Amino acid sequence: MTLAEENYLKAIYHLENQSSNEVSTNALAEEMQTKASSVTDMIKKLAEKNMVSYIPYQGVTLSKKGHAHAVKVVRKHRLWEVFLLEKLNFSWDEVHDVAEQLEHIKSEKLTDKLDEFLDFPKVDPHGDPIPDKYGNFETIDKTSLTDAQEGLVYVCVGVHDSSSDFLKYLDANHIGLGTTMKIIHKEPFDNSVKIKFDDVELVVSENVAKNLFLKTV
Amino acid sequence: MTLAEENYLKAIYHLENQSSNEVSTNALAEEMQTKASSVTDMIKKLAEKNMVSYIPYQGVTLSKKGHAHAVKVVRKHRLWEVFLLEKLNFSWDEVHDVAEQLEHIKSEKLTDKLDEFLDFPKVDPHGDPIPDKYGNFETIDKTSLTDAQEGLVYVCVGVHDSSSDFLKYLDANHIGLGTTMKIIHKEPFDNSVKIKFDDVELVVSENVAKNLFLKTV
DNA sequence: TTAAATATTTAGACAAAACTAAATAATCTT
DNA sequence: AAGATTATTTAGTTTTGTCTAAATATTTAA
Ligand SMILES: [Mn+2]
Ligand SMILES: [Mn+2]
Ligand SMILES: [Mn+2]
Ligand SMILES: [Mn+2]
Repeated sequence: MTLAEENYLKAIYHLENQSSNEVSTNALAEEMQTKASSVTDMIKKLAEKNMVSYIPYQGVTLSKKGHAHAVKVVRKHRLWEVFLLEKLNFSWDEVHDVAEQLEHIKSEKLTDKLDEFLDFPKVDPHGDPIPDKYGNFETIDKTSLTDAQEGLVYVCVGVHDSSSDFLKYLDANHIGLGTTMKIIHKEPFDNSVKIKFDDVELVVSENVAKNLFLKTV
Repeated sequence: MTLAEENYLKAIYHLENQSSNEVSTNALAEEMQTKASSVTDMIKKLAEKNMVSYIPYQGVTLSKKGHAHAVKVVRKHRLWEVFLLEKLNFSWDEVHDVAEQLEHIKSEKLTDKLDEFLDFPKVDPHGDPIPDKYGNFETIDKTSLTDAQEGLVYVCVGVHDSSSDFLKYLDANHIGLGTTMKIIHKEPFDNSVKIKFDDVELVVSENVAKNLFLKTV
């Protein structure tokens, strides 16, 4: 599997998780920041290698083999993110880009030793689950802040968008994994949400609310 | 700089260190395990980018820029080797191949944080010096075992060949960095050398002797 | 249920990095 | 100094992954 192929597998994996339908050529082009024609080319190649099943005009789905490979890449990505944060003192908004490179290093021994060195972490710095060496992981149950209920108390367990911009916004507002917050008010007009934590109130936009994952406490 | 370009720079760097003349196309082809014509193509590209200076039929030399870049790649390679050995418990014959991949990860912050995490090591697992973030390193003065003098006592400070086969041979014979040995006899017939360490005598071939670096103690 | 809009695929090109085979330059031999 | 040998470069392909433009299929809407 080349770097390009692995990136496609990972993108298909993420899109399948988001909607459970077949992944369309255009959705994949959008995710990969490339052109639809390039996607068609690559899909054919992946189908040739039995990593995906593909019917022209009907989108693509990962095969068992492709799924397993995608999970391995995701595992590496998230382990490296933990390494960068815990061992090298990167902040959670800096880890993703470097992990994008490190996830393609080919050495099962390296991956498994790294896992052990990090004490077999279960989640990455953004709250996403880390598959073990067999590809198994616990699904973390979480609700988006947009779906949270007024008056209840939640703890932040993850983020949907792990872009540097969003994470820096959260840092600036002192929100992070583990932050406990009460839902004060959900404004129907613009879907903004007023939350309270550490004795301060904060109104966040719908866009922010959509990207924050919570768990009832 | 692409991965391929970086590998060429590194190869030129190593060859320059070995002979101080310009690097010939064939020597580079041999080092890179590729064809001379491919080398010519790449050399032109590197010259275009001002990483080397190149006169057709006269070989190639690194420019200041090319040299600096090569040193950065070497720094990363050796830091990762230390990481794999010290933190992930790889053995010294396993680190090189993985470091060949890791050396191309692009993040100055990663490199410098890794350096700090490892406590600014001065040498890698094979006794080679590790450049600091400014590209400076101490040259370790060392003699090959073939040039050692009968009757004197030396300590092993490095290996020339860091192939897995050679390192495993050394492991099997309990020779490693820091091993102190006395030169018992140099056999002129086949240039083999009898050494003594840990109260045992061992005869090593010329091929082995050439690849062991020593320092007088 | 046709027409328009949208999505997808095909065709043809290109850049990177490799290769083989052929041409040419440099060096060694006598 | 000419001829032979060796080293290097050039020319022409190949593979991978991308692109634009054109063709075709699908979906939406009148
Ligand atoms: Mn990430
Ligand atoms: Mn993450
Ligand atoms: Mn090495
Ligand atoms: Mn080394």
